[in-house]
Amino acid sequence: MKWIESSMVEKVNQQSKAPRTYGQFCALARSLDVVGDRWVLLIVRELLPGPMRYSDLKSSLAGIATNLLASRLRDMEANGIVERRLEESGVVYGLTDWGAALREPMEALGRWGTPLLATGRGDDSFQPRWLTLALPALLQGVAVAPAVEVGIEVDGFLMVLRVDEEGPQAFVRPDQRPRTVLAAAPDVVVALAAGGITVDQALAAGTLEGDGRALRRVFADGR
Amino acid sequence: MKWIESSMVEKVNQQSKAPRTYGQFCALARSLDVVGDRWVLLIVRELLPGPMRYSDLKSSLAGIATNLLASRLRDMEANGIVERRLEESGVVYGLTDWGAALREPMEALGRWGTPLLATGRGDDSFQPRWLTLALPALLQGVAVAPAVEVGIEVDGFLMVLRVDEEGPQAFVRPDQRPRTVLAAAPDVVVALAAGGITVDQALAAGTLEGDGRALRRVFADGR
DNA sequence: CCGCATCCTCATGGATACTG
DNA sequence: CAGTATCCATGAGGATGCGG
Repeated sequence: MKWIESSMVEKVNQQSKAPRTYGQFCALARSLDVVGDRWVLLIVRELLPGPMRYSDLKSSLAGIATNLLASRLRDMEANGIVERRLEESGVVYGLTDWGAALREPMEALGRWGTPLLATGRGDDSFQPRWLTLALPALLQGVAVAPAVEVGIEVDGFLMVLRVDEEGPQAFVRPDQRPRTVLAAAPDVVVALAAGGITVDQALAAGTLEGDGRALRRVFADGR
Repeated sequence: MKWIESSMVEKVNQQSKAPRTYGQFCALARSLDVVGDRWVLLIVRELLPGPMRYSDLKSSLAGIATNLLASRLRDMEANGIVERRLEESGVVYGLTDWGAALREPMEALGRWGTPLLATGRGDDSFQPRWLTLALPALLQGVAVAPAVEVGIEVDGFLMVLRVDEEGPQAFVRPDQRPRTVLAAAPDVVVALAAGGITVDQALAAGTLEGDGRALRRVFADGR
């Protein structure tokens, strides 16, 4: 019988290399086996507003090594939380339904960690699209009728925050520019949503286009 | 939510060694800077039912290296999520209020990962006290009046599941043994709470002491 | 025993260079 | 653009030691 080649052995060993697992019969532990690795939840956060390409992921996630991003995307695909799709524009990565369902625990964890933002931005990196996760998370439980739509513009990036009787939602690429748009710095928007400052203080610190009544309905009346 | 809690912010900032941080102005990323390291959330899970000693933590968390546990507890104390207390019985580690507030994101993540339990226990480790996190998480939204208390006994460990109009809660060390106690294997209890099996199927698979009506009010009527 | 600290090994993460 | 390949630094896991 012929001895197998060393290259095959390496491959086999790579494949059979058991991934590091907690080995616990616990939903939390098994979740962490899937999403507990470094960068994984941040990749999910990037993809929540919609599919992205590899290079866009890499530039949004300042500091991630390219091999690590590739490795994570492979693992996440194998675990069923992202899908690699080949579209006309090229390769895009999008969340599966199960992956998108991570929004709830991620919102909860973001709410928990909001006090950590009190130290300010410093020279941390920031992407406006992250606010599409943060704003609905911070406004959980807020409901208004009839529905209100306000634009939030940060660093020239426009998103729409909509609150109806169901609760808050945030979108990118709105069909049309809302009548009321608040343009402000990231920390101002976050402090407003977290209830740390009032609408009037936010208006003084930022710029507003349209009237502030819609803002008050979302950030003041609703709570 | 409270916006600025300067004491906790100072604690977080006074970490001695420069920790590996994502460097992002995002509540989720900053949360992961604090609780994203391996074992951290599992240590929190252990401490949620109540303070524990070092050696009990170590034996509950099969596979954690002793130096790692010590290091994590130091970091978690510096980050303001655990407190090291010296009691008559010795050194105990307990959660701060902020640390205990991790229950919500952890419940959400556990709910997300519950499908991962479908493969069964295998030879994974298991601690009955983990169910005090899982059961209320899986029964979220369930409310009954008047209140029901049922005992859940797994591996000889008895806990009490109480559901009232506020929602579900689970305790250890009950004042008195509930009139109805379900003794069953971990997977049976989980499947019951997750809605994968009915009360009658669970009763067939496990043993019941008392009548099943209380169980049905929690696991059937409530949903 | 309990509560760690030290030492060692190897897997994982991070930075950079390179390629189809 | 979408990744590999490579090398080095760091972190995790396991055994052992050690003072209280």
